Amino acid sequence: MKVSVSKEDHLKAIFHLQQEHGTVTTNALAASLGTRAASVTDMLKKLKEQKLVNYERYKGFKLNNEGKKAAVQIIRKHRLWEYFLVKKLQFGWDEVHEIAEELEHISSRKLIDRLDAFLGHPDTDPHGDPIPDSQGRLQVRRQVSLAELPLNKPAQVSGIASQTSEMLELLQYNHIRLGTRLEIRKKFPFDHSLEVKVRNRPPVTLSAQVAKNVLVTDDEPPTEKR
Amino acid sequence: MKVSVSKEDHLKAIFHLQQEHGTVTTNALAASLGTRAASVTDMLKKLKEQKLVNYERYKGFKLNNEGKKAAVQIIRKHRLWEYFLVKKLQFGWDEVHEIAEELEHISSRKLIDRLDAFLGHPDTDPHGDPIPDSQGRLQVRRQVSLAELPLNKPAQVSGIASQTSEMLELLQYNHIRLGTRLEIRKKFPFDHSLEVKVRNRPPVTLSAQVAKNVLVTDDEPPTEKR
DNA sequence: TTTTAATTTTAGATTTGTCTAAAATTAATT
DNA sequence: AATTAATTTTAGACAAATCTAAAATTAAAA
Ligand SMILES: [Mn+2]
Ligand SMILES: [Mn+2]
Ligand SMILES: [Mn+2]
Ligand SMILES: [Mn+2]
Repeated sequence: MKVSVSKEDHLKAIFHLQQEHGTVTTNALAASLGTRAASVTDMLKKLKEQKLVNYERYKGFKLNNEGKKAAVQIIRKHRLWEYFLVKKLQFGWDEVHEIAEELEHISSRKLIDRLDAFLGHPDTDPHGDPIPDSQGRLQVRRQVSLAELPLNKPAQVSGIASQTSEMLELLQYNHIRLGTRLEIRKKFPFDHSLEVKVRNRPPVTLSAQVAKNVLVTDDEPPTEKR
Repeated sequence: MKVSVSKEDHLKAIFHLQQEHGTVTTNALAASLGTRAASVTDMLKKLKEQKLVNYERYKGFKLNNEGKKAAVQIIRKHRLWEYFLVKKLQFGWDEVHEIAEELEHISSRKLIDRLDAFLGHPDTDPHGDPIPDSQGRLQVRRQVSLAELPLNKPAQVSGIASQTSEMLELLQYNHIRLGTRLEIRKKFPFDHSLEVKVRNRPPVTLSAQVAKNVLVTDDEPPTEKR
């Protein structure tokens, strides 16, 4: 049986959801895909049949090893294409997601390995997310949300949790990009907003909602070559 | 109504067929797509509904202006991606067709215009076929089949009519590529095979079937920059 | 100009992916 | 523990793209 575009999108979404919550629920997956619970149930039966997912009705579900492998390959393609679009075709980091959502379904394995080599084996995508290598190994990151960063502790932006283009546009406007070095100057308990200082720039204020979605590491470059 | 992948493949195939025969027949299209006549009829009704094709039942059909415009855009994408695969990712010209068959359906207009610029606005693809420009203008070529080339007249390979990978592999083996300068040394009336001479190489013999599918121009580069 | 052959279309099925509404199950509250 | 609420699944429907087999139409041959 074939793994269609829709199945690939389901696998990828399950993978991301189970990263956070271990096991995934029908409603959560439907929400994440912009579809309905009934449709998710239908699809799960097919994915179970194909032995990509462990699923018992009413009990929630998660990818098995095969499913995880498949999902990681799709994520690899998504992120490599995003990198290509930004680095080679001059797209902004807030414009690439939709296009990669289509490109990730191109099937040729050789294509993606050649693309990887052409790009110099990058290890993070334009949003700071790690790119799985050709064996599907995905490096783990130790990063915290900016909301949890202690006052005056230098850190470096290494990822963005909520990657809507509205969010990315807001960050762009405030000159916060991947790799930006910053520290928190002040925390306002009233609304949990923060004043953040970037070198050579006037301080900017970020809402708690924004801060929660900016991920930082202890001032260390997020990209190290292999 | 949406233009699906399958509809795009139909439009493209109709375009190519009508180049040759003016009007297209149900069976011809089915053969060209590896599908059945009944399926073609079904699809034609949808394409007519969408006003992309002029179709009266039992009378044959052809693309109207809208349909032609759509088809040319798909061809543009197909050929630009082929160029990218060969020139940037080091694929052989006989390996790229299947992959481009998928890539041509990626929808972003901005992507394809950026890709075009990134590649330096090439005007022919790796098989010598012209790449439509961003306005959809497609240059016409004056080329003849190698089978019709007069004896001892220098010419240059500018296109391949039958682009199966078997054909491309055979040409590769005989050191015949796009742009190769050659002339015919001898014609064998018995089977219409030809002896062809390429500079600095021993002469090679080509069957009539191959010769018919190798297109040449009067020894003039096929690619001229705009 | 009949008759026969080829082509094209219709009728009716099937598969895939989706939906809504109703039923079944599980979870949360009195 | 009984009732209510939320979640999940099933039942039944629909659109898209395909198929086979039969009917309609057109073209070719006798
Ligand atoms: Mn996708
Ligand atoms: Mn990304
Ligand atoms: Mn295609
Ligand atoms: Mn080509």
